[in-house]
Amino acid sequence: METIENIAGYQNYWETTSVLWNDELNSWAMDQASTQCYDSSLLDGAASTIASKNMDSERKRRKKLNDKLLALREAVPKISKLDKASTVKDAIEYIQDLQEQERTLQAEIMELESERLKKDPGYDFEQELPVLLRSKRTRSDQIYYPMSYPIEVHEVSYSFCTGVT
Amino acid sequence: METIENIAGYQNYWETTSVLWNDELNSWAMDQASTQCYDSSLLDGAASTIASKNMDSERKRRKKLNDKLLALREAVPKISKLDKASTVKDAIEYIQDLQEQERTLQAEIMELESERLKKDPGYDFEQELPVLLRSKRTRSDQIYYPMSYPIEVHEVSYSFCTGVT
DNA sequence: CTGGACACGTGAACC
DNA sequence: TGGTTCACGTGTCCA
Repeated sequence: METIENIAGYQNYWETTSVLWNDELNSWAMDQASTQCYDSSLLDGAASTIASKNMDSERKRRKKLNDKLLALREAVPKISKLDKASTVKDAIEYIQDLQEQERTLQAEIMELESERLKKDPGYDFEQELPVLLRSKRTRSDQIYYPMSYPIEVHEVSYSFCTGVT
Repeated sequence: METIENIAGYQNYWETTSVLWNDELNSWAMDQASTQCYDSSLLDGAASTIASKNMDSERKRRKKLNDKLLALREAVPKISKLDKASTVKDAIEYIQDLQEQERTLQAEIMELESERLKKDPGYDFEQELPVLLRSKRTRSDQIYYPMSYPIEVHEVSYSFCTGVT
């Protein structure tokens, strides 16, 4: 009523068909809302450019977060509700579940390995073991950063991210 | 200019001191923004109630998603940036990393166990094994729901939400 | 019809 | 300084 009539006509909800609009066919907001109502018309050109810039940036940011949230949802099995907050909540529970299970599996591996070494002490295990036991020390979830200094970790994280992916 | 001057004066950014305002001391928005500018004053009482109701619900929803996102950030050990989208992105990478590591560990466990059984076939492994091998079949990430029926899970999620907060 | 969830534009703050 | 991120209020839609 007081602002411009931004009836974008967003057809369904947050996600139409739930996995199908990841990065393609995002033409609904760009066609309906921007080029018809805004985009340097019916506004004086001095402040319209910065407003349009801010608007476009905000639109991009919103879409990026929604895409990430959607990708998170498809990375997590067993989603309780198709909500944003529920998606994050289920992801948290799933992460904690995976962490606990990993601790369990590692304890079990250590148990099995120690038992095997105890039973057969002179065995040549370096030949047969598939290198997985040494590589699990360098995993990212075993480091547990102290989480108190948000500085100077950018370089480490960046090198790790590019090293893994 | 066209809306009411909602200068809430939010002191820093999305999160002040990053873990300290989980559910306590959220009095900044409730004191500054709501009770001074809105809350059934300087508006005609007919539409102000529904607007205030919608506003309050939206505020609650926003805070809930932010809390979940913050909890997700503290569940993920390595955060690249203190962004919302980056938080979700790092969570996705961490989840995929954990899933891959879990497959690796399970393969290794199967390898060790089959080797142990092959080497000592008549061993009483039911006594010594610490029950972990049977319980890993019933984990939640091994079930892989078909992800097609979003019904009849409302009660479960709701009772969990009220139990947590 | 009411409550909940969402996208939107906008001003402000940070870097 | 400009770009980026954020919270906010509002209108709309749907169960």
